Amino acid sequence: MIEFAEYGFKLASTNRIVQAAGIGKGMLFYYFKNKLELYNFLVEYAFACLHDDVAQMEALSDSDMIERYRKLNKIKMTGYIKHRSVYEFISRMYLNEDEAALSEESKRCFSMLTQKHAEVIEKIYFTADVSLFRSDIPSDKIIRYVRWAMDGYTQDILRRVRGKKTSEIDFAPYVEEYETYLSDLKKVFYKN
Amino acid sequence: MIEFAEYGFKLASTNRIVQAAGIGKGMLFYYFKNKLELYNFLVEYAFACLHDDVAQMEALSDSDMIERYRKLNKIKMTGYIKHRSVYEFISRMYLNEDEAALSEESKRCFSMLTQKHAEVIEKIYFTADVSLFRSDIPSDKIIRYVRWAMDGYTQDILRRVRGKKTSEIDFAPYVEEYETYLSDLKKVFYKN
DNA sequence: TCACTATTGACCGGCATGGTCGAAAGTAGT
DNA sequence: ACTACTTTCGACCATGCCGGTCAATAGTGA
Repeated sequence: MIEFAEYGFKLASTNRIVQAAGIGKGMLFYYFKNKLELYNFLVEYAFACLHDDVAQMEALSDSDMIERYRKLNKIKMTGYIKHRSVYEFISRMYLNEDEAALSEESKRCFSMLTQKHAEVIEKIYFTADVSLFRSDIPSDKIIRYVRWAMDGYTQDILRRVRGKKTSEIDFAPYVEEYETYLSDLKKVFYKN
Repeated sequence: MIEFAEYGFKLASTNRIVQAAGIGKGMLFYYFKNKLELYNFLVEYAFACLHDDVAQMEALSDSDMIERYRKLNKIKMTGYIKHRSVYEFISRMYLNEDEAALSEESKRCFSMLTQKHAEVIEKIYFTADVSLFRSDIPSDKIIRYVRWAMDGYTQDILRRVRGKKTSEIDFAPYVEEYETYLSDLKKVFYKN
């Protein structure tokens, strides 16, 4: 997944894969008919990995948008840390959708995830309790400001932990910091 | 530059380059000794292209941070539209710094731009008139919120115009929309 | 000992690569 | 028209990596 995430299907090298995996070339083609079959296997495996995370996201039900966003981002971040390569592998799929001939099953997984993600995001907007928002700014813009702040913070964090090993990352301070941002956002965008 | 921006130095193909340029292969190696020399030429050319933009950025002097940010982003965006491939070419350099043996001159250009960009950003923070900010939120956090909003908006715009030809983009509505975001930010993060 | 599985890495044909070069076309002065 | 020179082309080359094969061997358990 690391190789495919970095190079995409076409430019990924099976030689590098077996080298990084520390196995002989033969093994790869003993267990997988060819490069594409390996890729399809990984796609399905990757989506299976995310199953639990997605289920958690779907279960979110707070009407307070910021509260819901906070939980969503928490799931995303811990998920990213837990299966970093899986996340990056799938992100890559969204960039070059058609560079590999995906199996039907893979396509199914892919479109299902896309749809679910859209649903989660949509639910956040549509079920947001806009009566909590200050009334002198359109609610859709407030939603956007919050999203930008959340995304920006997430990006900042990921930038800071890039290169570090998952095990040596201490998340406590980030979570704490995160809370202060959320309370700020409530302060400026909610009533009172 | 388009080819190098997309593939990086090593994976860029001189065959694709001459094909896209509509010239014979011989011409490329008639005017450039080899691939690397072409690359170094492009690096220096690219930085020369940005010279004016950078000068404009350095000239910004508003003490009102949002005002300054607005102008900075305006320069960035129009610059991106004017020399899209140049921007993407240079962005790529920051990703894979060492994949090509840059000439001394190229290295000099590269580090100078990096430094200047850092200076511009730093100046925004250090010379910001924090007395304009509301006092119940630390000023460094306000700066961050504004930055996230600005970056988020810029990203949204770029996502919307991706794929479009430069000539067929109408910027007026974006600029107008931009202004409303800025006034919102002032409303929520400035005093009163 | 045997039947079977797991594993290896040298090796294959094929393809794209960066780079070459002889030929031809273009240009300008006489 | 002839000449000297520059510009342009694309077929061609050696090389290296590609995905994939396979004969050989090591491991395993009855």
